[in-house]
Amino acid sequence: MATVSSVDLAGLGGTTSAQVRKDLSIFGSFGKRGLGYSVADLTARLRGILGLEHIWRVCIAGAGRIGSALVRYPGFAARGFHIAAAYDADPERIGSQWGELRVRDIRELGSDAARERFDIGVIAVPADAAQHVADVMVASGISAIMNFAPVQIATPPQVVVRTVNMVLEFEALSFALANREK
Amino acid sequence: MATVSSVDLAGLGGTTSAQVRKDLSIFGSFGKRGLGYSVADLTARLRGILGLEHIWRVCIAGAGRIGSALVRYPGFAARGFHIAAAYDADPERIGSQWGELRVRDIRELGSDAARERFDIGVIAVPADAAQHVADVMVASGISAIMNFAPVQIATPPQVVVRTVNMVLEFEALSFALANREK
DNA sequence: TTCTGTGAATAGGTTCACAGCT
DNA sequence: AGCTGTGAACCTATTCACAGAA
Repeated sequence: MATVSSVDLAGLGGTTSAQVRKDLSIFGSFGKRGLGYSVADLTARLRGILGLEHIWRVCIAGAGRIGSALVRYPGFAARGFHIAAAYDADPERIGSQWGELRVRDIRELGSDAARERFDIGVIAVPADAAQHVADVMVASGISAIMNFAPVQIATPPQVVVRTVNMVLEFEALSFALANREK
Repeated sequence: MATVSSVDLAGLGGTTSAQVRKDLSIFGSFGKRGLGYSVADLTARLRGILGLEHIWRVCIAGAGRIGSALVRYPGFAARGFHIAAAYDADPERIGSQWGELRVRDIRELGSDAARERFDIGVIAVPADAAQHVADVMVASGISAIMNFAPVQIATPPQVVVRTVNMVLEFEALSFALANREK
């Protein structure tokens, strides 16, 4: 039976073995002392904890580069994230084919969401439109938002928002470069 | 004179006023009591601290969707990140024009880096090639790496690495959705 | 009076280290 | 012997709260 120890996992994840054990112990005792964790068992349990046996319906607002990258990234669909719809405000883009998806008018997002029950909304629109899109998503019942716009988004507390800001990531590198000792 | 208070900044950044003041106080006393922070002064000082008055030379390994998104994102160049070169291993892509950039053969990255003094290397190649690309970057003197490949990268301690893993971000949303109380 | 800057108190997270199961 | 699970120790980050400058 294939097993991994917390030391192995720490190496893969770039952390420490104590950290791995503590983190896993929050959810239960998955390992065997003297042996480690069964890969198959641990994988299954983590999928359960992370909610990955469920297929989540994702809608993307903004049919630009970011949305495009997500749609074409294979690991994405493989992990249970199904991109159900894409929207844009630009008439040039609306109606264009995106793989199997047809880009829809962003004004349809609200009514579609109520009907198609999207679980996750992706905001990939310019910063000045981000809050409005978020409001529409929240109003139509979406309770998890992935935000790629470089602004802070206000939502009711029951809505989960994660913001990814590429420029901020690079600025962190810039900071490290500027402040490293030579 | 335009000023902002720590309360204003906390609202913009999604944090608390005490947090803002503590963070800023690490680098000095930029504000005026009873008034707040001068926007112009604070901006200038933060640019200095973050190293943003310097223009950083960025090279991208992997001329796919991610690199493309970075090249075309306007806020990127505006913040002092100049994309100096892009590389790929695919003969189909090598030589193709990417705005003003011509995609180069990734085997030239090592020798180019020594000559063109790249500050930041972006890894946007498949997971199985990421470590090799990182090794080449490190060997040629690049000391800051932005990693978009879904793997942990090993580097010497003086090299700064930031990893952005889109799938992981979505899995965090999945976790939140799966574990929210109904 | 407003709002910063900062010690003190508190909370949160990580590491240590070891008992105990396999 | 090997490796987990976990209390205790430790360390770091956030929040509180207030003196003092504008």
